[in-house]
Amino acid sequence: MQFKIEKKLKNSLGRVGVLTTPHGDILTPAFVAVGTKATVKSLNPEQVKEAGTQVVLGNTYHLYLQPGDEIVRDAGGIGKFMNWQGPTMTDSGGFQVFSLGVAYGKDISKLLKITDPSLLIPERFDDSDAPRLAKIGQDGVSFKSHLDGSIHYITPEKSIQIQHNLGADIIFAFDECTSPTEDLKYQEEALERTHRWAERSLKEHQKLENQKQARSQVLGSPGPQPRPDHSPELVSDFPQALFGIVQGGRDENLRKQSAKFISSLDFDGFGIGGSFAKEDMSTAVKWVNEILPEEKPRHLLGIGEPEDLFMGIENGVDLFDCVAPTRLGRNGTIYTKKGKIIIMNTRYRNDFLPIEKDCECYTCKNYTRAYIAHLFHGKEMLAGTLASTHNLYFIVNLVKKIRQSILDNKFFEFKEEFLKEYLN
RNA sequence: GCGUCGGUGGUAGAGCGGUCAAAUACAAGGGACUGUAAAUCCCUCGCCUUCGGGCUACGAAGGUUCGAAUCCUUCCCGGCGCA
Repeated sequence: MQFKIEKKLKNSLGRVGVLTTPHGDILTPAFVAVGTKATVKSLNPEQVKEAGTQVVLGNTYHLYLQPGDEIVRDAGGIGKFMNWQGPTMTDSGGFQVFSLGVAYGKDISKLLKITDPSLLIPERFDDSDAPRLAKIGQDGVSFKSHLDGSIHYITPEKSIQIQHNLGADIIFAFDECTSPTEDLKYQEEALERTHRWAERSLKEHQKLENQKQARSQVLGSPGPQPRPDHSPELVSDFPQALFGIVQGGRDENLRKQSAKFISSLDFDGFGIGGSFAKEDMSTAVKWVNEILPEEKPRHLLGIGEPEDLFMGIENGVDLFDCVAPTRLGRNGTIYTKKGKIIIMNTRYRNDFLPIEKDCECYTCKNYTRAYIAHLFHGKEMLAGTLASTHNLYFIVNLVKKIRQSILDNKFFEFKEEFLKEYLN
């Protein structure tokens, strides 16, 4: 993997670049489509590509449970398995430490709506007996499968091994995504853990990369090779890049400490993870990116509302991923330049205009709001597909436009113009 | 015509003397969703309200009762059976 910065945004951390992977280039900043279980929900790869997507992100925990990382390996890696020909990434399962852990069964999301920390404290009350599917252990996390209840212990080494089997171009260190409701003391402990896990992830990755190299010297050039032991199947032997993950919650010291520590390790790039109140996000990203080495790519994990994309890019983020376009799409919320709309609302039932008249996505070129509203009311499968198609196109292309605006020296004008209309 | 069963909120359908403005589901209206436990979840859903409550309601009209969607009488409407 190679990263080249083409242009920098004046008086800020922002930049435009090209990230070269074994499966193609990613023009950054870029929005990564989330395809947790080796599928971008409700879309086929052609639709994902037509939306302008350059790279897809799968999930270690989910693919390990189903269908199993060895199946994906034998299929030739996640890209081949799901018929996505471009670059791929996998998340490490660190997010599931959060979503299946403290957040399980609760109304806690990755982002917090309130800024007042005193309001957070009740959440920390004795919840040790609260049901959760992820529990942090000595040197890893035990997960109780949400599919069949079976117990699985994931260590940093295990996560990396799984990700090597999944074979994405870019993989992530195993981390602990903490809850935004955790107090400082807990954030410190968790950060210490994430740092130890980062070292172990890196070590395991280097070991496996070395083995891979040795293997490809025997077999010839890198790429899918026949497996001597599973004869007709293929193994992905492309070199993989490992990104370390910066955590630290909303605390400045912890964030900076984490950025320093993680950047001291030999990662190929970085993820910025964890939780913040929305208002704190830009400062947290800035603290971190001022410290991370400029020449390596940075991925802001799980972030993706339009206003966040501008913020992230301005503060030096190169990659974003977010479930929002597809989840909102499936649930009937659709992005427009004037803000999000809920397509099931009464007023769209007889609205025979496209979602956006000047949108070039497949949905807008071919269908009306009334039709999409009808599909949602009728619980038709196509509803989620058409809405996700538009949403993914909207977000992916917003990032593309932001990239272009930097190249054209018009970033700040574009940002102001867009957000003024979008946020009303 | 006789017999019989039934008529409950937008719909289906519980309730069968008080705790019933009436279960539940659907429909309807609104909302949420940021490294996917999610084609999911939450709220509202007779009328009025100073959110304490007030008013009108279970085909219609009478009646019994402290009290009726629930019991009785008649009428209207529908299903089924027999003529």
